[in-house]
Amino acid sequence: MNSKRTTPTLQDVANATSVSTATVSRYLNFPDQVAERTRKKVAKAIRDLGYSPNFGAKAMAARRTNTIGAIIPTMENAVFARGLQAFQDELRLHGFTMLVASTSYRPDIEEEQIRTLVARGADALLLIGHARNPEVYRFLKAQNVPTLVTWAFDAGSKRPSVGFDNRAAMREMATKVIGLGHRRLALISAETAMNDRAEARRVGIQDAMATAGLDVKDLKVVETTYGIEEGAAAFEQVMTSTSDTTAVFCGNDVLAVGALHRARDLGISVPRDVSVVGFDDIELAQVTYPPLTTVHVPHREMGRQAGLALTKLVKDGMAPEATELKTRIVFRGTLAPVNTS
Amino acid sequence: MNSKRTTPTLQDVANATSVSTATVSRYLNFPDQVAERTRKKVAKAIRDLGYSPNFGAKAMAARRTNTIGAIIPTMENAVFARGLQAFQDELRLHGFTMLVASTSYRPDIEEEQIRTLVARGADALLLIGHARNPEVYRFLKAQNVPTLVTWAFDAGSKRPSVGFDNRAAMREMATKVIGLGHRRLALISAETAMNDRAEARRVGIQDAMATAGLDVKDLKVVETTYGIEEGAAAFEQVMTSTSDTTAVFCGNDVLAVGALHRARDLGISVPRDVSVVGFDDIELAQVTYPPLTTVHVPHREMGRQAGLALTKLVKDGMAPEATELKTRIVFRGTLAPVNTS
DNA sequence: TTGGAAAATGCAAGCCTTTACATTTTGCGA
DNA sequence: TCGCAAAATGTAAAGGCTTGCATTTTCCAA
Repeated sequence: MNSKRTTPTLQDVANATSVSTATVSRYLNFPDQVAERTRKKVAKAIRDLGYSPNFGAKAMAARRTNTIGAIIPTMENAVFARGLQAFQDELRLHGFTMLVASTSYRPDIEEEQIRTLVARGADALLLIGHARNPEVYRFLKAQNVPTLVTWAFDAGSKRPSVGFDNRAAMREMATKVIGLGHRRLALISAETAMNDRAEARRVGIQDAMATAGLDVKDLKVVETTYGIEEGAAAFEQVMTSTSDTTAVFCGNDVLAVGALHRARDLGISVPRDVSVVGFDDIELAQVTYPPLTTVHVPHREMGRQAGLALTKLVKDGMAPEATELKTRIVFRGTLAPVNTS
Repeated sequence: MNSKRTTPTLQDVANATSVSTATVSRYLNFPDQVAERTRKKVAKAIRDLGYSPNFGAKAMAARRTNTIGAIIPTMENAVFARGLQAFQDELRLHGFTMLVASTSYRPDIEEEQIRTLVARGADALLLIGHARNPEVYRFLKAQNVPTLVTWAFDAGSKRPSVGFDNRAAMREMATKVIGLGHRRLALISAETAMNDRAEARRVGIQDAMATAGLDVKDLKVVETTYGIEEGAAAFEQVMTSTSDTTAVFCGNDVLAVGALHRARDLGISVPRDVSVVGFDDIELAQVTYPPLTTVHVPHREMGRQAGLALTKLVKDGMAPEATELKTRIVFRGTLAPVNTS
């Protein structure tokens, strides 16, 4: 009969049922507002026609997509993969879907991705860290897309965030390290350009140094991109350019693993000759030899809470309160008192 | 001035520019059809207003979302994270965005997620492995959503896929291992329920055993869920329940890392007392001690090619041809000839 | 100059749902 | 049986973009 085979619409269902589109729509969204008899008829028609609501039309009419975007540096970094997974699980629980984009730590790509996800109908956005071109925040505001910052917590910021205090966490670690007698310190840092977390971690160490009466300038800092091999190279650079370093902080566990590996190759014993500490506490940290002393960050919990906060925000328009998560130091085998022999 | 703060629309941009909405739309979608002068004006207005196209309206008018869904077991598994990242990067190059869902290796959740992503307007879907309820494939067909299977390659299947031959890869590894004199073999396998890859890898070992005249039944198999700790426990189980095992295959590198770790704790020397081999070749494999001998899988390349195939499919309706990627064995330190002493 | 093709722009009809508001039907106490 | 509130359903107006077709502008050869 109908020669042009086109996918059935609400209208088709309505016609087939001798009912209005409004009723079919209500059947779909608020079934209990529809009489039993009608419900049956509509259900049948939908089944017979193989009807499925058109997403675009639905999104347009409802002004909502039930989709939340997440923009992270890269999924290859286990900490983000972990957080994102937990985030996604939480969203699913509340009927939301996750749109993902990654930036490779590049601000320009991040900006592009923010615009892309907004254009793709994200009802809200998850972002990592606060540092960002103000224009981006203006855009987000103009678009009326609520945003949650995570992986960082800044009591001073007005933007809602779920995260932890990178600076304080590293300060605590540094205090321990210094307490063990270490005076000649080095840091293998992730790149700090547009990465407020890496920056904060460095400052945390310097806080502790200052408190201990050390000269902040004496912290030997090497910046490097993310990766095991990069960490290894940076470690070698630190050890060859300074002769008296006794403790090496690493901006994250992956760098630390690289450092540990290179130390072995170089015949440097950890922790006897030099102590090494990481940050994040990914699985990896438990299976290095010796196991890595590091700062434990509750990545999953962070992702979960971010998911919860964002769904609440979208559903009830409830602005989430800033949530600070606690980190803690996990002592394993790579940190020891300075070797005075 | 304008008291009702509402997000700007195409119309607003058109008004601000004294141009028609059609022109603005063309500026957005086919910039070279718009005169230079006009382009400048429109660009400015868009920036000033913070305009971003409304997704629902766009999807509805264009009958396309430019969104592609990916459904994987979990992002916490580095191999998927890696592949997904490459997939995403490729999609971005072609103007597509990625929708992600994960299944925790559960078929029921996978089915739910497939329906969710289709309902969310995914133009196409990326799926892992072939094994799947036939009804799902029927649904996908009815909804007219093209699908690409990856992480597995099966010449016999009609479904387009970009992947590698799990069975042949493991067979090759097993052949090497047996060639080194190993006769008492064990496998720590990922769970095989609904996981055709894990299954194929086991069969690959048994192929090699059969060829070498070994009894396929003699392969000691322990199935376990994913995780370092799980791999460790499985290894212990293998070593305590059999006394003569000289080579332990692991379904993936993470399990192998666990095994290696437990071996150390148990005072078992690898590879002197027992050889251990993995599968995947994730970063981790290079920094264990000894470094892990494993099957290298080109995860990134796979993700990239999958992205390419899928964008082509959606853009030009070109059904992708099945693509087989090559794996190769990476010899490092955990495989040695059987110890005959 | 001028005519005409090509380039640029405009017009307006969809695309498919949701939802405020209006209308009809139902159910039940009096 | 009537009247009325509640329940069910209908009407029709958005909602913002794309695109086929129509119109205007630009450009260039003659």
